[in-house]
Amino acid sequence: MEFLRKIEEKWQKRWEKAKIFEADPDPRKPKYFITVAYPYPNSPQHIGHARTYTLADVHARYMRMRGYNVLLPMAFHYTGTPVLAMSKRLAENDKDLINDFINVYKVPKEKLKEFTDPLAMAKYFHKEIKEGMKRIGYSIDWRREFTTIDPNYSRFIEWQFEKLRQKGYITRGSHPVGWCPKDGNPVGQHDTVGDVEPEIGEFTLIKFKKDTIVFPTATLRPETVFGVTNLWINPQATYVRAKVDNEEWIISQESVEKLRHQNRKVHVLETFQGKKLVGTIVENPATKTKIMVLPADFADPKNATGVVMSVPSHAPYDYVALENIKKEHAKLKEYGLNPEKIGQIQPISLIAVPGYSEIPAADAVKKRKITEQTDPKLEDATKEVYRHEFHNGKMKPNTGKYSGMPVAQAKEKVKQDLIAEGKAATMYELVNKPVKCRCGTECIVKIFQDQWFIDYGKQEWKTLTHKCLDKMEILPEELRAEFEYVVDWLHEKACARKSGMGTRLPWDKEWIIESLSDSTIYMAYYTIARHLKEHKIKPEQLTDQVFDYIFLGKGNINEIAEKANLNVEVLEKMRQEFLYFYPLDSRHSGRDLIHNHLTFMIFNHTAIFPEKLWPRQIVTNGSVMMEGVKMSKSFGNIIPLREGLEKFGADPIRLSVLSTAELLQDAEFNPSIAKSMIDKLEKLYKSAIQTAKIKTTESKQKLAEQFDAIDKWMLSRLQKHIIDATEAMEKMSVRKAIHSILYELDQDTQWYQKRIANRKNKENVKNYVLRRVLEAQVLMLTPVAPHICEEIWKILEKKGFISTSPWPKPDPTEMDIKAEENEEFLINLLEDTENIIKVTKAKPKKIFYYVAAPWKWKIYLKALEKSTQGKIELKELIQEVSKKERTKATAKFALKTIEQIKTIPEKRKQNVLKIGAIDERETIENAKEFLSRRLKAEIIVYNEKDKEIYDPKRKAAIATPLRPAIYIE
RNA sequence: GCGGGGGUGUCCGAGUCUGGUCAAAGGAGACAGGCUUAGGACCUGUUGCCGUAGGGCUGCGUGGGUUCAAACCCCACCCCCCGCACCA
Repeated sequence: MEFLRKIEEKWQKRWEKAKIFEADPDPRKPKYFITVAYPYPNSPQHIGHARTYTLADVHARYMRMRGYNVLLPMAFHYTGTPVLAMSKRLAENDKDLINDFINVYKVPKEKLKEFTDPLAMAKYFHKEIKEGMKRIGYSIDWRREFTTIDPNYSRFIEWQFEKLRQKGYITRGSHPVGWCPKDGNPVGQHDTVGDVEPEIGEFTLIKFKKDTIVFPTATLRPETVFGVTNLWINPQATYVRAKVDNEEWIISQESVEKLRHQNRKVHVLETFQGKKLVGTIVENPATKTKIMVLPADFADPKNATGVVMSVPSHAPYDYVALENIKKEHAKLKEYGLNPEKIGQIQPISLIAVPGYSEIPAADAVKKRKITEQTDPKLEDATKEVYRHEFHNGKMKPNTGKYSGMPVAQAKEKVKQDLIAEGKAATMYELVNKPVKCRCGTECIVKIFQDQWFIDYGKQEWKTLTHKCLDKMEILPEELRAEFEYVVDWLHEKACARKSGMGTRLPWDKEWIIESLSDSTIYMAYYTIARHLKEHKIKPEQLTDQVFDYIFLGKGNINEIAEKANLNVEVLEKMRQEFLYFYPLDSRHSGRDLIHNHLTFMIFNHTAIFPEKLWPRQIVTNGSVMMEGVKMSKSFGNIIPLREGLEKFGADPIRLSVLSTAELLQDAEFNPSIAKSMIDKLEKLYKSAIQTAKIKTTESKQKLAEQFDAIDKWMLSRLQKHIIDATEAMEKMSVRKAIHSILYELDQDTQWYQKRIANRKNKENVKNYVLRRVLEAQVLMLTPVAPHICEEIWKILEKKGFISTSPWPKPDPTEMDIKAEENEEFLINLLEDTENIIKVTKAKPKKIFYYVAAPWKWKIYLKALEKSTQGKIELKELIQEVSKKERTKATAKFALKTIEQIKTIPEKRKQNVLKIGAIDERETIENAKEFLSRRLKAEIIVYNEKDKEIYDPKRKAAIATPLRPAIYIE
């Protein structure tokens, strides 16, 4: 481990000194521009993050070896509120967070004090993350680094938003959000206790009336208004009579504040206990029927208005509550109600749903044996009834004009109609409540006024985005459908908030552009970032016209430069550098960003840039798991990257996060995987030292003359692995590539070593072959494990950095089907022999092989040839054999051959046909030493037609091509 | 619900696009043997069932179908995981 770390540090220093990852425009070379979503510096990076970044780096390194001028830059995303929130929690002495910072993130205690300043925290983690990226060996051009709160970057974002506004993609409106009434802030998942996402549902408030007094019943199923038998209120809870806008409403006390946050004017006139309402008669606005207000414990004053309509036929809660109350005569009397009259209330069925009775709620309740309205199983029953009714239910004749309509449709229609007629209103409520803000306050829903949006719902914009997507390469391709879906589904996205770090909206400075909106086209900024720094360009020099020129080629360069007080050459240089590196060739990120960032990126590029500068490829990958659980801050199972690097080293971590899973899947990381990678690399290193020791001076040609079949086989296999690995890398199937390069190639090499273990006099050939294999292997491993590969490269006395050496190309002249078929033949023969030995439990002294007679080969090859063309005629096959030779066995063999040939895959057939009959006897003779060593017996080979043949059990006759007969004694 | 991914041997996990060499790569675990003072280190072998000759049977979520041939193609169903936003 120690030695791995030394190697890593050594090469990182040398790369830096040689500046090999600094990419400047070079017209002689094709460019390749890769970016990866910049990190958010509110915590150190962990091994989970390392997967995405390592993949991007591997991609960059691979393309560099393929001869491209690769640019891989990096920046830091300071925008947003999480840093603020964390900083605040630290200031409030949040114990959990302090513990995380000290014990998990390893932040020195004295540093912690500074973190009450959010910017100091961001800077600290920025540095931390950057160090980690260097230590893991990413081939980043650091000259282009920036943060999203740099004034110059802000100017760029302002320019972008002006462009969006000019195109009409910015809109304004109202929008419900999760809200903490104490902090006065919107709350997202990371602001809540337990990191729960506040889910907002829209309730319909149906206005039941007593004279002019409104009982706004909150429901998610407005279509059931036709089956209401009574209303429910909670008798213990406090209700109010209040003026709401222009009406008088009866609502729970808790709902008053909520309605105010939803832009209603609420003036409380009277406060009382719920039981006072019991017995009130109200009118159903849809059916005009008169019904009574009844008490129910399950009616939650904290949910919406606290007034509920009762539909016992289709709502299990209502059904059970009604059944309960019917039996409680004493209680009813207490309220002054007539038990007999209440007992007569019957559920009104209004939805027909297959598989259920008139009263589906009763079915679901009885199935679960529920008797009390407080039974938690009611939740499940409600879901069941809802699911079936929503998808399969039809409205019954008693629903008037909705009769016959599917429930899914009627639900929306009834709601719209009631609202239009003034008989209903809406109210937002958290459907997964209670949701608590980190400050401890229960969250509510607020309608945010005059919110700014980017309108991703615009049809013509979607069309452009689809056009771009169609031309892009999506890796893995399986996720294209998901992108298509997201493009269609996106609509207005709130793009600014009132707190946090970032850029202010240029036309409305109260608002700060939020982080998913200021990170959509910044890849373009990388192309000019180094010039901005180098020439110390100030934000005021970066006028909209300057950006128009650089990115869009608009305007007169001299005028613009003069106006902005910029050097014309510098301006032109930026324009040229942008044009050189753009469009973006590949964008990397975790697949969780498909639903926002990645799709936003496509949208915004199509809005701002001309078609030829649209992004070309997106690569996404899954997460990293630790013992089957996603590695994530919220699960508390992270290994900070820098800690991991100390423990396992850079190359083993790079290898670990990329070798266990393909893009789409989640990768598993644990210390034992990392450990096995360390072992693997150490082995490679040791064998490299062995191989490097002996040098061959003979020419390749001279050596080739001495090749045995097995040498040719090894080199042929090498070509195959080069082809496989290259193909895999092209699709960023790094796992597959690693397997081919490291494991499968090693297996073949081991087999080769075994085969020639006792070969004499050809050490030079062996060394040559092994060296060839090693060189190719190390080259192909370089993108993934660059440090150890540089070291081995040096041991092999190669010139220059391996990081900038060319990726190996397969040599078609070394692909040797014959050698591979020969070897395949031997392996099968060995397997067959071993199988016989196993079954017979014999300890053989002698093993006899009888290879098939030439006439069998003739028939066999003819059959193969015919089978690739269509039907095989028995007659034709027999004619292959001269009349003299024909016997009963001829026909029998031909017949069997026809059957057997069917099961050979097409590709194999082609190969065998290409090389014709192989000399099986010679092949076995050549491998005799190996076979006998392996089988611990003497090997004797005959041709079945040999005159002098030892064949006591008459086995020879069953020999077929590629399958000699075997006799063991 | 909508959209996406997936269900393979004791376990993990390839193979599915391009049907046949698939009882199914590679690991892990287990067992046996070797090396060794010892080993959690390394090496060799075995690891669905049956079989004293290279074979047979069962088998890749479930049920059908196509085909000479299905883990792989088609249809239906069941189950698991992820996303559904204003938040990085």
